[in-house]
Amino acid sequence: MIRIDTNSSKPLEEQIAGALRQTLAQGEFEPGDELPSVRQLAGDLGVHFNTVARAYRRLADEGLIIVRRGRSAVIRPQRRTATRVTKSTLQEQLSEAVATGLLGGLSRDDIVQTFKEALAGFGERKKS
Amino acid sequence: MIRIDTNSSKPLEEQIAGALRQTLAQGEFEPGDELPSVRQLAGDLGVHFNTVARAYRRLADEGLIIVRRGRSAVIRPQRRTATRVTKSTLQEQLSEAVATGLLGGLSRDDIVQTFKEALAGFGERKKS
Amino acid sequence: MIRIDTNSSKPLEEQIAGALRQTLAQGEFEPGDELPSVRQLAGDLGVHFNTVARAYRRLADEGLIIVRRGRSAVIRPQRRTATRVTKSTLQEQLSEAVATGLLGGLSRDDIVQTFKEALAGFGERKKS
Amino acid sequence: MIRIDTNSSKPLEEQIAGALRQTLAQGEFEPGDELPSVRQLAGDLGVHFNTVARAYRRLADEGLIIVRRGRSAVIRPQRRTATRVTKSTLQEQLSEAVATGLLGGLSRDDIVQTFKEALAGFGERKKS
DNA sequence: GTGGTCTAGACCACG
DNA sequence: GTGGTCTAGACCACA
Repeated sequence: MIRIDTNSSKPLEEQIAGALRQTLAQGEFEPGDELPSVRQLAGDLGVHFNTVARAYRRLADEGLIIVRRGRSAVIRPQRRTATRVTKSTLQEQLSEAVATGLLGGLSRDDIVQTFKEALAGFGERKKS
Repeated sequence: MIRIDTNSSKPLEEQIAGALRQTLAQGEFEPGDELPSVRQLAGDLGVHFNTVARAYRRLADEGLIIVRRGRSAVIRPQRRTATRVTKSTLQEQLSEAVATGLLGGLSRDDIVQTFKEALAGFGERKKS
Repeated sequence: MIRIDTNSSKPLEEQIAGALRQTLAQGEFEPGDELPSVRQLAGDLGVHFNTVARAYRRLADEGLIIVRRGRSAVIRPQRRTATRVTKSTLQEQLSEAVATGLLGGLSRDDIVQTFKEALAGFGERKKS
Repeated sequence: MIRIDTNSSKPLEEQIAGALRQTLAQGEFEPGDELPSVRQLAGDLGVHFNTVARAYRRLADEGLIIVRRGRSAVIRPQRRTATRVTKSTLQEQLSEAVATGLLGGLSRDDIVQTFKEALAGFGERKKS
């Protein structure tokens, strides 16, 4: 389902949360669907269950999923409208990305191009 | 020569290495040129010299410069900068950012708009 | 008789125990009266009987009711409800809430207003 | 400085974060002041440093403090204005508090009285 | 010295 | 079975 890179300097917890976030954004899950259990996913990825649990908790704090003791984590039904927070988070992430590109020697056009590809990766898919 | 932001959550070491990498990529130095000494640069930036030393070390590990005890660091002969890594990092960061925006309820246009702002935030620097 | 909210993050067990505690505090039962059986109440609420059983167990631990195998749970003779604990818990929760508001930049009036709304949200139930 | 109760069912991490939040709300620290180090506070409280670290991280996520590797955690300078999130958090906390009180058998007047006391606990103190 | 991350595993709460 | 919390300690990154 998702892949992680234990050699990356990026914390596993963030990698997992990020990957799940992307999966959710692509609409692969319907609201109400259950995510794999913490221990299940941890086993699949070969990491400690605590690491996955923290990733889940983070997504729950962001309002993307609902986790409750004794039950599987489920995708949250409604879409939030707290766009103010989202917007500032977005700004920060995009700025960081642009900085990465420029510092790495990419041209502005390269970056724009990559951005377009990324956006296209999340096709306007309808709720089939 | 370069600027750093002590309020950023990005490690100083990385900021310095990144800025130097960019400077090198812009061809401001010829192979064989000497970089400022660790203590010199540390003094200019107002940071601990260990931090600068580690940034130099990192660049040396990447094969961009050569550092030897008792000598100034010098630019290495040539070497295509590792843009491949940069590119994939960029892709990943942008994908995550787009996912953040979509999950937060922003429209694609909102995201494009925010991206443009982010890009504009890095001014159209000329290769002087 | 009592209502529970399966969407709340508050454990079902606690919701049930709390509701029963409140019912008892309102004097709806005389000492010696029988409570509904665990399975009966579980069926009415649509939850697992283990959950109800644990709520009863908790009340029994608090000395409010008496449960014995093969008999219905009965109300215990008397006992001032432990309002002292409730009061200090309340104080703590309200202090935390006020701190949240102030740190978030809200005015004291905003907080008072929000408090009033919260209180109003629990309707003016009469002790029928 | 702060007290915790290891017998409480409330997670230590939350107790610590909550206590610090209150301390901050009371203006005992000036922006820029340093908090005790993670290991220092952990030692004082008799808990594992990870527990304190998580509490600090939480406060940092909320924008109340700034934590950076290699440096002490410091109080964040500016006051955020993201009142939308704050407001909804406040609502939830106050509702929960009111529920606690009512379920515990307190009268509405008792609750209002306790709220007033809590609010008064955060005197309108000026930046002396 | 600071904080950050991860593993490991105990123990608990919930259904 | 689920997730939650805590301890313990290794190891890393940064200043």
